[in-house]
Amino acid sequence: MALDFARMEAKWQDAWYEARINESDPEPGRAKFFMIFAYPGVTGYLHVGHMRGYTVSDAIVRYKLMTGHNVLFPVGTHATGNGAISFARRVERRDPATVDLLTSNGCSEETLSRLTDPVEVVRFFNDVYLNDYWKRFGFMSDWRRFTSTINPDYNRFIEWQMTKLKAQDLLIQKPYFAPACVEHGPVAIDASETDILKGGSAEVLEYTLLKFDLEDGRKLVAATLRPETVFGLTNFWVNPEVEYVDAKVGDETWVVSRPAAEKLALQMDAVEVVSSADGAALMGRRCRAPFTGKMITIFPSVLCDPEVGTGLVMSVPSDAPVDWIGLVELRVDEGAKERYGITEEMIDAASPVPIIETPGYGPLPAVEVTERMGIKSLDDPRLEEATKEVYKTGFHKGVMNSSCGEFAGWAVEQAKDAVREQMIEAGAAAIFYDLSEEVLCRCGSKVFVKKIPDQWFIDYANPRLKEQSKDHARTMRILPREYHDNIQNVLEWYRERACVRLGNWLGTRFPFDRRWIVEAIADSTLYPIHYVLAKYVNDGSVSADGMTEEFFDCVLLGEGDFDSVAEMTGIDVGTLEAVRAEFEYWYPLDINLGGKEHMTVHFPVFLMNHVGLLRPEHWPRGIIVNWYITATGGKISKSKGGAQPIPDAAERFGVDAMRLFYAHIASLYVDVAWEDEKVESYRDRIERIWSFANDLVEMDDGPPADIDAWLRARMQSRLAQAHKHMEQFDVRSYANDVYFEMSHDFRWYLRRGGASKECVRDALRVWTQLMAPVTPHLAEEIWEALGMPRFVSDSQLPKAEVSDNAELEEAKERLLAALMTDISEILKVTSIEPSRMVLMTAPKWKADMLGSALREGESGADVGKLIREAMPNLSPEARKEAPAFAKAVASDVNRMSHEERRRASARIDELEVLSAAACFLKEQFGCDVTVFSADDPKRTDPKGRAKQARPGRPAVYIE
RNA sequence: GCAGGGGUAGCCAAGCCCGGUCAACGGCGCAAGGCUUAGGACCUUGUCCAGAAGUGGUUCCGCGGUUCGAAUCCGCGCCCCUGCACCA
Repeated sequence: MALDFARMEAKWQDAWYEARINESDPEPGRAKFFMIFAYPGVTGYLHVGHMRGYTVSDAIVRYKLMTGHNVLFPVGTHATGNGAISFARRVERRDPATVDLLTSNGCSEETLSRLTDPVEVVRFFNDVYLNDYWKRFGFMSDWRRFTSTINPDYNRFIEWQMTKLKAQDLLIQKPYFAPACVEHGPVAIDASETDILKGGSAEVLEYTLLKFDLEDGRKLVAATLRPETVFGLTNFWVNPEVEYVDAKVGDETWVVSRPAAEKLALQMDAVEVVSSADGAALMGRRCRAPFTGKMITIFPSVLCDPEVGTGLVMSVPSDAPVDWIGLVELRVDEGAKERYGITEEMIDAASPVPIIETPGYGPLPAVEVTERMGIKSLDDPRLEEATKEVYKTGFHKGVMNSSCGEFAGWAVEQAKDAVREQMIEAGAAAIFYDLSEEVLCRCGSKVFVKKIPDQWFIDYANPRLKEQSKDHARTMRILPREYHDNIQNVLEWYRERACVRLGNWLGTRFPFDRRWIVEAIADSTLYPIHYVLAKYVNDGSVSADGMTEEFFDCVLLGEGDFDSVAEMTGIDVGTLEAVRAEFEYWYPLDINLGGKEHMTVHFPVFLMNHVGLLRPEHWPRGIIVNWYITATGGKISKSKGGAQPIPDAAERFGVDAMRLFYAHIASLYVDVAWEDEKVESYRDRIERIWSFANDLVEMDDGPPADIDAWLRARMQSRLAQAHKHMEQFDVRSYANDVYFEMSHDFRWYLRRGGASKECVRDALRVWTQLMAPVTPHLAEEIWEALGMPRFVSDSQLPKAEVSDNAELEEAKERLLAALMTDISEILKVTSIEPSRMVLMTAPKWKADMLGSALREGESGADVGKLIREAMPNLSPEARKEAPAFAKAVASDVNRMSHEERRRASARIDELEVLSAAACFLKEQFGCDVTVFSADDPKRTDPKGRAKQARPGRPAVYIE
């Protein structure tokens, strides 16, 4: 009977949502479980990788639902930012890839024409996520609570959040340096290049500008990343072929390249270009270095790029390979020397000065490295590599030497900041930000780093907030464990974070200055709350207009009285009471699950905003981080393609197969490559279970047997394990037991002659229930075949009842299985075709001795004592064996772990068990099987195997 | 730069926090047997090496250490990877 997955999925989803088992309202007194996954940003279609975390969330939620919890599992979308805007722009200009993407996903021309509006884009994808992804996967989500961050009610919520942050003194203003287009304001620089045409991998570099005094009072301004190397300055580099400018900066005149002057003007007040300055005219002149006051000479270098830094470079040949090779080349460049009046003496005076002791190098690492690599020319591409090598070791491991004044003996890393601070304080230096490579805005113009003088920040550096958050995080359920520990460091490292931005973005206007839009991370920190509110907004009982500060203060903080708030907001008292009660019921959030990209961004601010604004009893209780599903060649990427559309995959593999894949393929905390064959093999597994379950349902009833008790016992211990795994959110182990181990249990039962229909049905019912969290559609189908009413999805999983008797039943089958393994081993090694098999169970005195050794417990068994105890009652033959056996038992027992002791303690009558199983063994091995006790005089034992018998390990004789 | 993760048998991947149940879960692949007209599917068994008796040997990146005992703990080394820095 083949499974029609699509039909089965639709059938059950319709039925669940029709019966509204996915909806949840407060039930005072009943335990609740509130879980969300981090809502996705609206930037286009999602791919199969995204469904991993969502599916695991749903499995957890479904399990909670089946263990008595009132479950809240709402979903929404994060539309803040420019994702939808840039998508709409691509549609507008008929970008072929975008149009193709849409039409191949079944989007009509009419819809396409609507999607030039960003708000329509959000609306469109909200539907796609909801219907094609989450409902298509059968999630137990309360759809009435759907929300999106550009809804007016959500805007009110964020305004309130910002208001409260300000009231808590957690909003501060200070200057900020951000990449920006002159035309379009701030842009985001990221690898997916949503804002930009070019330069996604650029970084903002923090240069130190050092001012070198010329005799005429002007200042040559060099940009460096290594200000601490001022001690090793020997000369200055200026490009004679470049036009420089004199620029007035405050009351100083700086010489920099023209592009640098333009960039400086974006970052400093009152920068004014007054005249052009000729680079060539500076050659051979002298300038005074900042800090050390050393006089150095200006040399020509065509390597000074006017677009990089200030276009002027200071020279530290001891530690900068480029500077060293520059000097080497200059020395032999007669033309240049003559043209610019550079003398040998000048070059001699620029000899490298050792300043940093670098482990593994002599005093002049740059000289050493270039010589070792055989670099002789500035054209040598390996110069970059050489520079990296010297900088890396020098910066991280180097120590300033004795020529560095008060900094002698300092680690370079520390000296850098200290030297810079001192120079800035002395007016000899300034900070300058620049991009590491060219970045172009979508409009085509260049992006620069621009000073934003009045940027707003959320003050995550606030010590009280930080400490409270760290303390609370320690008490939270955070998985994986590594992140539970690491989040302490992340919180510690958190600083102020820009929380609003200028420019054309979707989002909430900043209540204290409407020009700004609340930034995308800052508006998604408290949002689990909004799912509670959204139910009332979506059903019309609360309108966005009514969501004033008083409203939120009232329902979320318990402030104000209902009557006056009702009057102010126009929301009736009953509704206000209900909203507050509902918030109090569901909050705090139990689990927030999200991808690993959230570890250093969303999760910390999610936590800190809760701690900063809400009462402690509402702080979140748990975080689960999921790693990614990757494409075989690397990351699945929307921009780079290769992403399999979710509905297509669902059609091809079946939703349950995908759900099982996500749940079982690996722990949540590793990346896993998506492979079609893997998913197919899970689909096969589902089909196999389906057909097996059908066989079980339809099997003929047979007589009761001993093995029935085993199957019942087995189900109970499986159930116990399953609960244990799920309580720890270990979905992978849970799935492993349910989908792989448990089918073996049923097979073993049948193989051992089990035939009780009632017993099988009881067990199958439990098995089906255990499948429901991960593969709910399959489970419902089996549930129905079992003739069970309603849904397995809202049935209650029984608690496990593991009795001592159940332990014994399991121990019996364990004995048999172990014995069969031993027999197989013997057969394999000896290649005997068995015709007769004699099994001899350990004599009673051995079992007694093991028992008494086990009773000694953790303290350890004593060989002498075991022997003394046993001797009086032993037969003469046994007396001969006893000492050796006692020794073996003592050493075995003393090495056993808890679990082993527990198992070994199960006292079963082996003779009886094996006698009852003789028939079965005969069938299995196709030979005659007889069973004796090892001390039975009637036994057949030509090879004298009997004395090998140990409890749990009967002696075997085969011929 | 800041903060982290990892290297396990042919492949994927558990185990590592809490050392002994570990030749190391499970899956895939492969092999043998069963079932079947045949093939597929399915079931059972096996899959580091040796072995005519249930055993022994050698393994969990490398080296060293702690321990009666280490895949698991500690140190050093080699190699690989991730997240973040107003994309979300």
